[in-house]
Amino acid sequence: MFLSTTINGVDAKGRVSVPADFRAVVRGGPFDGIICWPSFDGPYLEGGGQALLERYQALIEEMDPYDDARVAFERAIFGAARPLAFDSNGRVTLPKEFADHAGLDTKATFVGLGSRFEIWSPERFEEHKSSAQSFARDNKRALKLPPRPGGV
Amino acid sequence: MFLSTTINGVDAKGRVSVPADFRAVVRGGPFDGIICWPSFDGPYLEGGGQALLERYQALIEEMDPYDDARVAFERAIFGAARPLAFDSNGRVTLPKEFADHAGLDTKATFVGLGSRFEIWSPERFEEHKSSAQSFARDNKRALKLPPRPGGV
DNA sequence: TGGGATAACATGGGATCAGATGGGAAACAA
DNA sequence: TTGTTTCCCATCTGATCCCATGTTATCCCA
Repeated sequence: MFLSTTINGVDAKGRVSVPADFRAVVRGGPFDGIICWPSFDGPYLEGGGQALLERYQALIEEMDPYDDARVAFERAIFGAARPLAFDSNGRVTLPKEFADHAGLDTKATFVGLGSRFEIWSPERFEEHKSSAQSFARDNKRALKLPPRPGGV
Repeated sequence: MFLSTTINGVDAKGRVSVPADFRAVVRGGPFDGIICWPSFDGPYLEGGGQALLERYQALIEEMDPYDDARVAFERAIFGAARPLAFDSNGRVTLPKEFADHAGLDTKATFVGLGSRFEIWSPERFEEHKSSAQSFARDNKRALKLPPRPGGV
């Protein structure tokens, strides 16, 4: 599971270290790296392992072949996604379009979201974080844990 | 089940012993440690075993992928959560942001809550405890036993 | 029931290792 | 050739591991 938030540096070559915990999640998969695309929902990147893309593919294939939404999702996700391979130190090189879309300059914030993650510019993420927290606080009742006898 | 309240010391490296009873709860699980995150609801940490996070993940994955509430919860919980592994003596190292959020300096109060637990600064917990007790007294009728098939 | 022995737990410090980062050389494309 | 990309090595910092020690709770036996 992708967890926690990490800020890593982006060097002059556009390289950024993927947090070691994130690398551990995709380790052993078919592709030694991550798959990223610019979010169509905001100025950040989305990413995950190859398994994530395969799950999205399964979701999309349940839609009608010429459903407008299907075509839009296909273009926005599969059309925009690129595999980013790890170098021997666990870094990836961000394509310039990706860095531009997310406003990544010298620092990048990796945000783990369970089955996937996001990459933000640290400044932009700070702005969004507080609103996400207050939204979560106001809506916490929507997240009900079913009681399990015995706990844990 | 996480039970009872324990105060343990936090050393100069930010390490704190997890109460032995709490360690026994997560022993045998997939990850030898606990998973904690700063509560979005107050100046304390929430935590549990990996099983707890997986229950949250299952809940969240029932929501649509780009539902605003889903993304807010993902960022507030998974984005903030970190796995804290036990060292050979059953201690974990608190990340600095965590200690800051909860105001943990030299002592930490572990509060067992059944399926999860909280970590407080002892002073803040004392203040909170009295108000929590009066809140519980005022709302005691909200604690309902679910009907159990077959009676008892 | 009291006291001593023993084991479990909590704590402190030092050494070692992994991760993040910067720079340069080699391979490749224009 | 020139610029770009990929690969590899060096370094630094911080986290993790390991050993030593004190303290408390538990157990056993007198």
